[in-house]
Amino acid sequence: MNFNLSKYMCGRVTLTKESVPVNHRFAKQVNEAELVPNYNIGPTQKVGVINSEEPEHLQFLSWGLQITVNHHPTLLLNARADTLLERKTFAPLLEAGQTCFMLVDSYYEWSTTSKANRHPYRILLKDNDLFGIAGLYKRIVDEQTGEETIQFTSITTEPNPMLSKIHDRMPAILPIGHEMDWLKPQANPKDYLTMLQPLNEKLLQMYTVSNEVGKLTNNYPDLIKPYEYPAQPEQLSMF
DNA sequence: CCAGACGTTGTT
DNA sequence: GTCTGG
DNA sequence: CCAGACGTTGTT
DNA sequence: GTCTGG
Repeated sequence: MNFNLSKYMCGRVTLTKESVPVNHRFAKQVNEAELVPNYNIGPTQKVGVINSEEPEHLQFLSWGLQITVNHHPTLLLNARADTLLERKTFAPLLEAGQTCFMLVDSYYEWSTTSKANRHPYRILLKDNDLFGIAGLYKRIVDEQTGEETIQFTSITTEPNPMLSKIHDRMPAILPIGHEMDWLKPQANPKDYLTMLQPLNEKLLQMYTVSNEVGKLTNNYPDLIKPYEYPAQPEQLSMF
């Protein structure tokens, strides 16, 4: 079996808020973290994460868990929810309660259902609120310096009907309002998996955005604006 | 995830 | 086409 | 015991 | 680090 390691879903997110109301469930974490609105966060970049060790703090961690595959260092951005307990890399983390979630207010997805109309979409809650994407984290100690860092990967699951129109996976968005349950120790590792269901599409909205978002160095408010693409005729495979 | 590169040796 | 870097 | 692996998505 | 295969 050949694996292509360079392709992932759920590889871009945003955290555009500077603050939230004081009675918001994430008020403590967000309002103490001195947020800088970010419209284009990608792999290896710092993303706001809350983990089971310090659920009261929003930390900014580099996105990706590094492992070695075929002698090559490989960055894992995503872990599949359905095989978490079968994977040597992920099962020990789940069993040890090394759970976390990315705190974001949208993610980008490039539609793959049509070659002619391959555009980036922005997906967010209908009420534009913050949400959590489930993940697993790992402490890494540098042998030389003794320096300790935290790496993490986000979790993907089956798409709901709305998102299945553009992609065959979606991020494991934690149940709205119950995000902290993901950080609590579970009696059985399997109990974690029940929290990794596709989020109901009724809570979500999506729209196409400019392909300027593809370039990771672009980062400005216009990236999250709706952008209409002229309809392209599908390529016919015959004639 | 997309964008962008895609090569080696020796010398500074 | 396929890998690397961000 | 040691050696070697350890992973996901998209496209066809 | 930890598991699997030999």
